[in-house]
Amino acid sequence: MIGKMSLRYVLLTVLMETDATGYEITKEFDTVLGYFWQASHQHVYRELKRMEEEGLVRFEVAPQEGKPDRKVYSITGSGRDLLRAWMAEPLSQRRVNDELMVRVVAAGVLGAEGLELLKKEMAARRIAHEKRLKEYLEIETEHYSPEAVAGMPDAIRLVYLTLRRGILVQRATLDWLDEVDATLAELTGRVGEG
Amino acid sequence: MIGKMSLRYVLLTVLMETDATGYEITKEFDTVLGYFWQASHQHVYRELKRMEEEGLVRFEVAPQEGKPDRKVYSITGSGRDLLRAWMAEPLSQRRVNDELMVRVVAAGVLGAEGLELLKKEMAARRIAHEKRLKEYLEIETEHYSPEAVAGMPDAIRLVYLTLRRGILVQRATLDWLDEVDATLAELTGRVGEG
DNA sequence: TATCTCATGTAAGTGGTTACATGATTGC
DNA sequence: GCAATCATGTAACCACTTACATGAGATA
Repeated sequence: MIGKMSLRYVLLTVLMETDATGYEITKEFDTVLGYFWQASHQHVYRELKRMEEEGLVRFEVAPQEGKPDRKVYSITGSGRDLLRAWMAEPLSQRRVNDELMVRVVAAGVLGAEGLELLKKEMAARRIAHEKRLKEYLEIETEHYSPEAVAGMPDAIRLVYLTLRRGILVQRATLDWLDEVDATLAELTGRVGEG
Repeated sequence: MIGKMSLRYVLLTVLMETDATGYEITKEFDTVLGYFWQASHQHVYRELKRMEEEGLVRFEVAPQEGKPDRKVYSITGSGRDLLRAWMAEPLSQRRVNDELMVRVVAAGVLGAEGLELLKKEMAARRIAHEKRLKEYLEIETEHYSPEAVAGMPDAIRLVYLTLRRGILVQRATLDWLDEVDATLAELTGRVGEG
């Protein structure tokens, strides 16, 4: 049986490429992995520990002076097998629960006051999404020019696709925010007219 | 303190509009609420029970013949207060963990075999997203023609925005799938060339 | 006869977060 | 002197899912 515990497949994927400590992997969630995955260091450590108990990974302790020992993890044969087996399984596509949409609907049932609060939230969102889109686009122009992409190894080209996903999602969200603004302008403007 | 337990704000929002049983609300997750929220009946029942204990909602038992009694819930003053307070709080925007992206990256580290498996998954995805987009567009043409929308109450117009969100997200996903297909065609085609 | 709908619930588990803890080293 | 970085971990909690259970009535 292949469960859903998705973090473990992230970790296996990382360890396919290179050995690493929990700490190092956690750092990656701030950069490359961060386009599509978040995990706290506690979660990473616990999952690595479990995976070690199940024989999917092993570690070697690398002592350091003045710092805690590092546990350098590497993937085992059965870890590789599990990752391949998971790749062959169809993904269950569950829909995401979107808090922002709850707020949109809630604004509707709360009247004028709700609409004003929604406006504020949406303005904050716009700034955040514009910022993130800008970041992604900067990474794209810096590291993924068409010429550079053409000569890249397969693995990196696929990582680039996850960045592209981020870009398209951010753009779609900003387009949607335009529609929200238009609707809110109409609904709240109407009040002023009367 | 206002926690994250988001389901409770969904439930409060629904109960602002109308009294309802847990069963009825669960059904709504298959339709309108389903554009952006999923919840099992167990989860709904448990949350309603907690909320009742906290005084956010109350219920009246409506006996029926041949069927179990219905518990008809309604929102209380303090439930309304909580919803308003939540509306005024900024939403924490955590990023979503996307299993599909894990698979894209994993395909890269697994070589040719991984690319083939990814192709299959992506084909399945395309079908699913096309189907969902079609559903959404049908709902739009049926219930939200421009003329109809213009005369709708605010609450419904905001619900419409959540449908629009669904449409834009599905379209963005399909655009991204086009990019994925192009890349995969190039990477796997290359093998045949050599 | 079997499955579906109505309508409620319990129990166990999973995936993930938050708070707390340790302890040396580096930089403001 | 204070915070940040390196590097690990425990404990408690939260949100949510899956499996199981009940029991009548309607539909295939």
